[in-house]
Amino acid sequence: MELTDRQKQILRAIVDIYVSTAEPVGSKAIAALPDVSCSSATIRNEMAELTQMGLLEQPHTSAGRIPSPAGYRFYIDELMQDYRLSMDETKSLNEALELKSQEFDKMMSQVGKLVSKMTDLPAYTVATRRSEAVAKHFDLIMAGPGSIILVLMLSDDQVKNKLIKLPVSVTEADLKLLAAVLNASLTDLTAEQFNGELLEKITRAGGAAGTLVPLVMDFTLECLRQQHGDVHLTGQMRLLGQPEYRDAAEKAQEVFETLDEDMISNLPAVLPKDGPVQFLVGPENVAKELKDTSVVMMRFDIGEGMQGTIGVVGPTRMDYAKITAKLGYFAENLGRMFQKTENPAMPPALAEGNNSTKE
Amino acid sequence: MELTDRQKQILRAIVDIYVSTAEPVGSKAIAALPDVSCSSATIRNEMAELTQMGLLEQPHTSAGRIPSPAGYRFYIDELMQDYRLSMDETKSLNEALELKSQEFDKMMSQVGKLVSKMTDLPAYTVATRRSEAVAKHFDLIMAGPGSIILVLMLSDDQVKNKLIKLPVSVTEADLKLLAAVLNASLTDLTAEQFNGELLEKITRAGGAAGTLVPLVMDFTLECLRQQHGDVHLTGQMRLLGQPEYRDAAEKAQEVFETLDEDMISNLPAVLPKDGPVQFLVGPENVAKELKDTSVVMMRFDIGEGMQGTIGVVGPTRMDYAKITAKLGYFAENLGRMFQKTENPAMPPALAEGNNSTKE
DNA sequence: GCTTAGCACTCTTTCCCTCTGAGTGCCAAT
DNA sequence: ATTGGCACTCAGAGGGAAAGAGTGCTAAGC
Repeated sequence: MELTDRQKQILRAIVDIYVSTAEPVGSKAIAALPDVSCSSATIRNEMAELTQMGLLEQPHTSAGRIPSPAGYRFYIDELMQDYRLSMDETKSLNEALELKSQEFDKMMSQVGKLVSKMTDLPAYTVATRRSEAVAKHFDLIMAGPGSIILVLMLSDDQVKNKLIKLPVSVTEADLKLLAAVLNASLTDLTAEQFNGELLEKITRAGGAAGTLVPLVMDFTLECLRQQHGDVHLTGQMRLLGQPEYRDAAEKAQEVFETLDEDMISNLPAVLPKDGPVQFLVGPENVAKELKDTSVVMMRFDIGEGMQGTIGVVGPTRMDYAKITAKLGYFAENLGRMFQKTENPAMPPALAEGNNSTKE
Repeated sequence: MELTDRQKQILRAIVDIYVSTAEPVGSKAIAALPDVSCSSATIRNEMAELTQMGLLEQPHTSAGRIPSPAGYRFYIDELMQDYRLSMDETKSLNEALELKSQEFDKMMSQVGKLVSKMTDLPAYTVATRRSEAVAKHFDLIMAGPGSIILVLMLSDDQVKNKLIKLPVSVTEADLKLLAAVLNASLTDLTAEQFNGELLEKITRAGGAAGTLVPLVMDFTLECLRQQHGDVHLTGQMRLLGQPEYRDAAEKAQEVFETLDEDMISNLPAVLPKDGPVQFLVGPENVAKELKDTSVVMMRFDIGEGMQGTIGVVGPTRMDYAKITAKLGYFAENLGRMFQKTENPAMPPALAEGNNSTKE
């Protein structure tokens, strides 16, 4: 696909204008731009050619042009200019980043809410495991008569817990013994290394609390096998703020019937290329219900073999540049927060400019 | 408010029909019902009177009648008949109740999703603390150089954890000592009993890991003070399936801008009466944005000083009887699952009829 | 006295028609 | 290659008119 400079300029202008107005762009509007020095007739000719090439579309004969999916893709890959966040935007992003929660899962969910709010679009977050996990520590805590809480720490710093209720009663000492056995024999093993033999061995060594072993091992295995953390999807309703969905509630509903949490965790599989920022433009999505929907996603690092993804869902007509800039800002600062901080609730990178003190 | 039997019958019929059709109900439609034996003219007279009494409304002169909020309230309080779940419904509820997750928080969120799916309306769940919580057990686990995971078990069987990163390095032994000190001095204390003196005492006793103490105490305090668990709100988009929101995306959006998670946890404060099932009908809600929105909520027991609430959000024109029946079924079985079960993933009440084996 | 049939009236909804205006595509001129 | 000009197209807005549903009232009936 080879475009002249002028064609590129026109395509870029059309995308930019259409993204902000949601109305087809006519040749006159382009010709009127300050840095365009040819007449609307010329623009019309160029537009006709761009349409020929499949980069533009015409909703109907007497309307202006809108970018086709291929047009967006070209724009993203080659024309998009870095969007500079304004001071105001940076400021509100900074304020938003003052995460309150301290538990990992809640933090991820909070991040999703923030991103959604800041972009005014639906957003999601997921944590994904980069490398194989192993158990790092087991703990068994007496919670009541016949109730035990199993706490499991994984190598990726996640902590999982499960309440186990038993018909037989066990003593604190029993639990302590079993915990020791578990810590000695089940830590640092990958899911593949679990087997029946191991189960038997531990049950034998586990003493009075041996009945617990199968439950513990099942749970551990389940945790180890979990590739993706929970998907936190929020702000679905914000999609309705977009003109293309304003009067098409049905379509909006369909989008999220299709794009459920399962689908979201499988999105990475259909990505066209690799890199920290990813764009899925309209029909590049697998499902036909998403043909008018785009997803921008960005990865960020969370320490210890984990990786976070923030995604924003919107109409294909989306301000890719702005969204990317905002996501980038989040990703950068979150990465910093998760990795180098003593107290994750206060990103050092932001500590200075951040004087908004609620509560 | 005194109604004749016939008036009650008519009001009930209007609510029932309107709930299922979402169209104003005319006198003819009522007269055509099998168990109504008077003419449409009589119905018209009665309807005029019910309108006079404020139980019915007329969207415009030449339309049928719809129930007013007062009409719904009367219906709920006096006319509503128990809805018997059909075999099919029971079956799909049973299948749905096969909860997969085993962690408390995830379970609650999953329950919300199920309820939303089963009612085809937005739903939420919250866990609320019934009595004051105390810490029951502390655990400090080494997660890496300078990284420590604090695991805190509360008297209500919740397990909270926090990743703490420290600039100074501590040894396993240091942590063990500190954990012992924490368990000896901070357990069984209510939030009120925390104070600076205590902090100092523990810090002194905490040895090398003493720097951790303020962080630990802050976190503990935060956990103890948390009255409500997370609100899990899902299925918002399903509101769009309702005719009253189908072409009023803006209204739907407003609903969930108003009814956010904060608002939801405060709902119990505005309830008109007490009991396990609660109805908030349209304008009984505090916010004017919710004047056409109703909430049905039901409480259920979760062991150990905790109480769960499931809520369903819908238009004022809502099948209160059916929703109540479904929520009741959930509440009953969840209560059973949470309390009497060995393995919360399998409610014994359902174990028999439940042969749908996925995975 | 309650009930009912009949009828005029009201008001929304739907359909169709026209008109307007934006924008195109092409042609001839520069 | 670019531009001004012009005929053409088509979606969307506006405006009745007609249809249809349902009411309220009145007068007759049981």
